[in-house]
Amino acid sequence: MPELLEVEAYRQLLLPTIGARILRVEADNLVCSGLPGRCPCEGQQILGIRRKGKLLLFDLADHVVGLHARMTGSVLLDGTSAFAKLRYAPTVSNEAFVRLRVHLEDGRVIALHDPRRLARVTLDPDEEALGPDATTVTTEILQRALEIGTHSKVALKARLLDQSRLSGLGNLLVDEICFQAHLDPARPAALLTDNELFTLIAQIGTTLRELGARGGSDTGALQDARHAGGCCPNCGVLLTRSTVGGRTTYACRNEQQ
DNA sequence: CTTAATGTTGTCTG
DNA sequence: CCAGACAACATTAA
Repeated sequence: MPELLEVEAYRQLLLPTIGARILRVEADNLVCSGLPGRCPCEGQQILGIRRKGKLLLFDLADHVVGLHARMTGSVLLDGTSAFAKLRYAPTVSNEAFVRLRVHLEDGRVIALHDPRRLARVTLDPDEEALGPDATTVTTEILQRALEIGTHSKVALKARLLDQSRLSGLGNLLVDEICFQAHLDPARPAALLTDNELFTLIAQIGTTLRELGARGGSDTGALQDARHAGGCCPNCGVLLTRSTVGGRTTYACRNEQQ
């Protein structure tokens, strides 16, 4: 589920735990196989909680612990979901799907709920492998991410989803951004004009702000039409459904060029 | 019953 | 070397 907006909600939920000391960690051995045999977290104080793209980062004295929720992970603090404020609410949070429990000395518990066990916890993740966070996008960053001015034929959507170029945007956010910017997600990214680049960069900011305020990545204008037979919320024509950058893509052939 | 799902990674192929 | 296609991960909802 989580894209940048959801992961930021996890971070906000957990910010009050900064300063607390970790007492004990119960870890699923698949989700947490990125931690070495003996967890180096117990006894450590949480010094900071950061986010880069979709990666949540916990600063400890000697290590950084990375938590990536992938498709189905969600974070809870004392049983409260960060989604309390978001529209998306995972199906009844089930005890059996809690893959990680971090017990703090003060009695609070940070938990990771992940039915599909796709989430991953890693020790000292390579933060440099991720491109700049999408909330910090600038013209220069976007020009580089899209390889403007080269002969690359890679689709705009594929570039925007490429976490090593720009991090944090997922399938729903990218479709919404392209829709609002009137850009065809399948177009070669390198061929965008200066004006289109300007529109795109403004739209990334607008979409992140609006959907963030509204309650998450699934609150875009396109969301309710993201199914076979769905129609454009603006002009009413049948949306096209295709695969771009390996992901299911909905777009309006009328309004997006 | 079948299909697709807000993500990443590895493998294979052209 | 690059891009695209596909599977795998494990479960649910339509």
